[in-house]
Amino acid sequence: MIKQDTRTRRTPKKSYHHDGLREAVLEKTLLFLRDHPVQDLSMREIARDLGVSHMAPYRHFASKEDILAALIENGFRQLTAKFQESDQKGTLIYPETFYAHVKAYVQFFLKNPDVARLMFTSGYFDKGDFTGVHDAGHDAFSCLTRLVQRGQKEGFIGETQNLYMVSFMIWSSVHGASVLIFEKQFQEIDQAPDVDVGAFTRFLAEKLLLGFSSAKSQGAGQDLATD
Amino acid sequence: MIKQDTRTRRTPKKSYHHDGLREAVLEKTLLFLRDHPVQDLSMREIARDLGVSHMAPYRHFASKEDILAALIENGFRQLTAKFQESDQKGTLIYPETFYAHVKAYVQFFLKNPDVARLMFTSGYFDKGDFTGVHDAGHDAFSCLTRLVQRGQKEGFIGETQNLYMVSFMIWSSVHGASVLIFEKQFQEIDQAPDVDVGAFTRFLAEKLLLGFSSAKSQGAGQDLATD
DNA sequence: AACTCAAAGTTGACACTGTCTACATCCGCT
DNA sequence: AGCGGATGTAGACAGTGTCAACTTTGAGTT
Repeated sequence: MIKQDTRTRRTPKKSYHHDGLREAVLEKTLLFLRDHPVQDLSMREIARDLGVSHMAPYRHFASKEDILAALIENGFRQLTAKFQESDQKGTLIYPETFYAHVKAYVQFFLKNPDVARLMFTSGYFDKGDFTGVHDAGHDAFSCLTRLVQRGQKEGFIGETQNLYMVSFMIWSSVHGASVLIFEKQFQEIDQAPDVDVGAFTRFLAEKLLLGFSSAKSQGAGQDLATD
Repeated sequence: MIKQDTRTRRTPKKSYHHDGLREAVLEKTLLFLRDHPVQDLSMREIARDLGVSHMAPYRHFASKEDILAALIENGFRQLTAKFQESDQKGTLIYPETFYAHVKAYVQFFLKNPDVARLMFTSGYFDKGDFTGVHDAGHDAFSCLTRLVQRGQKEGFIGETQNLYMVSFMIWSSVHGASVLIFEKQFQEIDQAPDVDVGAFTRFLAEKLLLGFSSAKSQGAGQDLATD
């Protein structure tokens, strides 16, 4: 964490160069998103807050969207790191490593709600530009499929079940829970007895694994979602 | 597009009053959102398309956000209706009624991706204004808890499990899946053999029910998400 | 049939936005 | 020393959401 604040120097010379503007912009943007919706984000306001002309940020980002894309890519990389972290805790085996992954995901959302909202809310990035975002997301998902494969080998997940379906369902469930929790929709039930985020997360992970432990139903039923 | 024909003067009162502007605005907005991200939405452009002055829509909506709120509320009401529909198909019993609900949810997302994205993506509506949106969302969730209660009575869901945790986990999973599917993240695995949206939806519903069928683990473990 | 008056639509203004273009300044390199 | 690319600035432009004051409309009441 290199925390070199150039603006609190002994001589606060209004220097032409900001020297670290790129990170400063990202930081300020994130700060702004803490208590404002993304659609209220203003490049000019960020620049103003940083004591810099309204066009200065454009030396580091092609557009406003590009800034958000950078934040999102960072987010996915952090998430991947968190996954790998819970893998390398060393002695963790199934089912604990599974729980650890789920916990990591939910915690990431709770600790970085603003980035998380961006990551899965965007809709900006369908166009195929922003390949960095796409790749980072793909990497994170790969952690999950590896986790499932390990679970299959260790006998906690039925081997006959489609690897991608299982992975995707886990991703879906944990993701959905995270989204609803940090979108404040969890409050609806939060006041019920014996219910809180921690307990629910554990409940979620256990039930998921339980559902996969038996390979009785194969999920090859008739089309359920087609018209 | 200009209909100045005197013979059609009866109904198409192309004059000062639009007479139905509110619905027209909602419709055009929805149409726009079909192929544009919400942040590109322009009130003035909508008004222009409708051949009306740029302030005319403001006679029917307090603000731009208000229009989106109206669409979202509509969405939740439609979703609730779809739930009730799959309940009143008559002879449906567990587990079919459960599958029907899951199917209804996913289908709703697939058929109304733009509204759905708005519904769960907004972040606008935390402030407590837009109570209409909040209430409509609550109603939809209630359908789910009733479904779970029925499942408990019919022996498909362990009765010792917390009603709200089960409901919330179902909501989370199905919601997460829907989000990821229509955010195009499903394509990642869509090309795997024997995997498509329909098959996956069924798989999801079956595994969920399977996880809940046994009440062995109670989900009262130690806090998994707190620091 | 004339009058009223709120609802519905219009026009013009204002402050603000993102981004284009041309220009100014800085700093590391030869 | 001075060149050149990287970085920051200033001004302009089209476009936005929304406020305020105006005009038109048409259904009811007299």
